[in-house]
Amino acid sequence: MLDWYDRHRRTLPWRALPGERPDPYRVWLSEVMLQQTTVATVRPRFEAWVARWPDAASLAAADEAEVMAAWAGLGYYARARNLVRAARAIATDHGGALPDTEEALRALPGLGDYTAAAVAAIAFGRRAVVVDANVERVVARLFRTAGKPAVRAAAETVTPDRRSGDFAQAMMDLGSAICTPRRPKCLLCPLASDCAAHAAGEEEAYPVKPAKKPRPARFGTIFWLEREQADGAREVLLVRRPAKGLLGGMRALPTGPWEDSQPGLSGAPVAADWLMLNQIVAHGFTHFTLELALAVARLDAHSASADGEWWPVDELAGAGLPTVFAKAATAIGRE
DNA sequence: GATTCGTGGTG
DNA sequence: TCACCAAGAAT
Repeated sequence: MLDWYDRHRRTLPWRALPGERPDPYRVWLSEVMLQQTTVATVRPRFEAWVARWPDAASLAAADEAEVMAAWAGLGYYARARNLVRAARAIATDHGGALPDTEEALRALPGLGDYTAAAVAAIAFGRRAVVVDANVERVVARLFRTAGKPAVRAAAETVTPDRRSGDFAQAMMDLGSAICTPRRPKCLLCPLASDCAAHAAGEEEAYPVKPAKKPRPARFGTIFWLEREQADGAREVLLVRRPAKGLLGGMRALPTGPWEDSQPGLSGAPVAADWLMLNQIVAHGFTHFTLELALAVARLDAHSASADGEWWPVDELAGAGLPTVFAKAATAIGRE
C-alpha cells in the first residue's frame, strides 16, 4: 500500500508533499471538515478557512458568530462550535500547540476515535489504527469480514508501525478511487490478489450495512418579514437558532414549529398581515424531510419591532444561513 | 447502543 | 429521480 501511495497519492491542500512536515492545524481542520463530507466540497472551503484563520491561535481568538457563518452550508454545525472550543483549549491547556498523542487529541471536543487517530498518525507520525468508512470498506472486503469490532481488529493487523499516517491516507485514496462502494475497479487494485471478497465475487456485499429506517416528513412555515429603510434599502428579519440541536447556533429565518402536518401561521414572529406564497421549499435532512411554506409580510419602519436582527436583503449571502434558509431566500427573491 | 446531528455528489 | 453515501461525534 505504501508503494502504491508513493505512486498514486492525491495532492490535496491539507496534505504535506513528500519530505515536508505536515501542519497539525491543517491536518486537524481538514479531518473535521471531512467528517461525513466529500473532498470536492471541502477543498474550496478549506482554502478559504485557512486564509482567514491560518492557525489555532487565530481560531481561538475568533468571534464565534463569524466562525458559525463561515461554516454555513457545510452541515453538522456542532463541528464548528467544537472547533472553536478545541482551539481555545489548545491555547489555554496546551501552550498553543496541538497535543501530539492520540489520547490527548481524543480529549478535545470534536475529536472522536477516528479523528484523534488520524491526526496522531498523519500530523505527528504516531502509530495509530485509523478506521474511517474507506478503511472499513477496504478491510471488510480484504478479509471478507463484517462488524466494526472485527474490521477494527483486522485493520490493526495490517497497519504498519512506520508511516501509519501514509498508510491511512493510502487506504482512503484507494477507497475513494478504486475500492468504491459500488462497482469497485478491482482491475486497478493493488490488493486484488489478496482480497477475499474479490475472490468470492462478492465485493459489493461488503461492508455489511444496517437497514435504514424511512425518513418521516415534517412541515413548517418560514416567515419572511421585511421592512424598508428611509433610503429604500430592504431589510429582512433574521434570528439566531438555539445553541444546541438542529442547525444549532446558526443565523436563520424565523420558522414556526415543524410538525406532521402544515402548521400554517402558528409561531409567527409578529402579528402581521401575512401572505402565504403559493410555493414550497423542500429540504432533506438526515433523519426527516421538511416541506416549508413561505409566509411574507412587511412592517413599516415606525411599527412595533420584532426580536431578531434586521439584515440587508442584498447582503443575505454574507449572513451565513444554512442551506434550507438560503433556498428559501432564493425562492422568495424570485417572486 | 440507538439517535441525532446537514449537505451535495452520484449511479 | 431518488436512494445511497461520505476522511464521524456526541449524547
